[in-house]
Amino acid sequence: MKIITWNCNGIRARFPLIEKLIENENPDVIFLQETKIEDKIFPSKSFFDLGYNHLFFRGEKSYNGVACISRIPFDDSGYKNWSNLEDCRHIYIRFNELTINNFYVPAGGDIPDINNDKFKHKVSFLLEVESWLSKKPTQRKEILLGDLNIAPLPDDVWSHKQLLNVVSHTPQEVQLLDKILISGNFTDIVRKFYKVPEKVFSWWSYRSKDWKLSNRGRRLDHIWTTKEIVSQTKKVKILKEVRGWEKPSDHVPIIIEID
DNA sequence: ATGGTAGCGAAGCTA
Repeated sequence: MKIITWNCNGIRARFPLIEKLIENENPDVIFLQETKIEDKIFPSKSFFDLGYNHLFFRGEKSYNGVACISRIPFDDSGYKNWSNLEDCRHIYIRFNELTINNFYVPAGGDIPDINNDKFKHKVSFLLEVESWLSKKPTQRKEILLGDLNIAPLPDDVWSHKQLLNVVSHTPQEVQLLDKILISGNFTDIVRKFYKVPEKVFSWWSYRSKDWKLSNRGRRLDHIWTTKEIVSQTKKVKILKEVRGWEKPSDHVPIIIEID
């Protein structure tokens, strides 16, 4: 089973690249974040035409939004609201005994201070996810993936020192993410395939003249699996080259193949 | 310290 996660930053603006990604990789399931589209105008037919007949999505006008695009029928689907907001940052899908959660964690604004409402939202969101995961049984087949908007390791950013006080890499956020990983009994499967101290990024800002040359990236996008799935994982690949495609997202897709 | 770019939707917010 080949699964892709991608913050596409606008499903309409990115549709040609989604088609190209499908053509190149032929995935079974695609999880998207930042679809930026209301449910009533979601391009379902376009995906049916590509052979993906099983869709589940939750979006709002202009912001946020997550989707699951699948060739394989799923047995259950749903979502949760976080921080008492209906801002479409989570869905889950279940294939038989395997549950997959697709998250779009709030970015957190520019100032890493609890008096900043956006940062406060990010922290409260993460605390709620942690509490939710801690109630799940330890042994289970589950994947958590998506844009978590945190680069936890020093080698997940271009400069650990220069980003220590930058939202996405502050010790406070990293601690919260670690807690969530442990509470959910997850493994950071991407780092099993891209070992420290290799620098690994999944996002490069639009605001640089040459993203590749300056290479000031961060690993904001993640795939976590429970222990039960670690040994079944055959391959993980970050599609860095997609950042260089025409009219790219600022994030790149990540692939996981499980047996 | 500042400003750089992109999507959505039609000005300004969010990232």
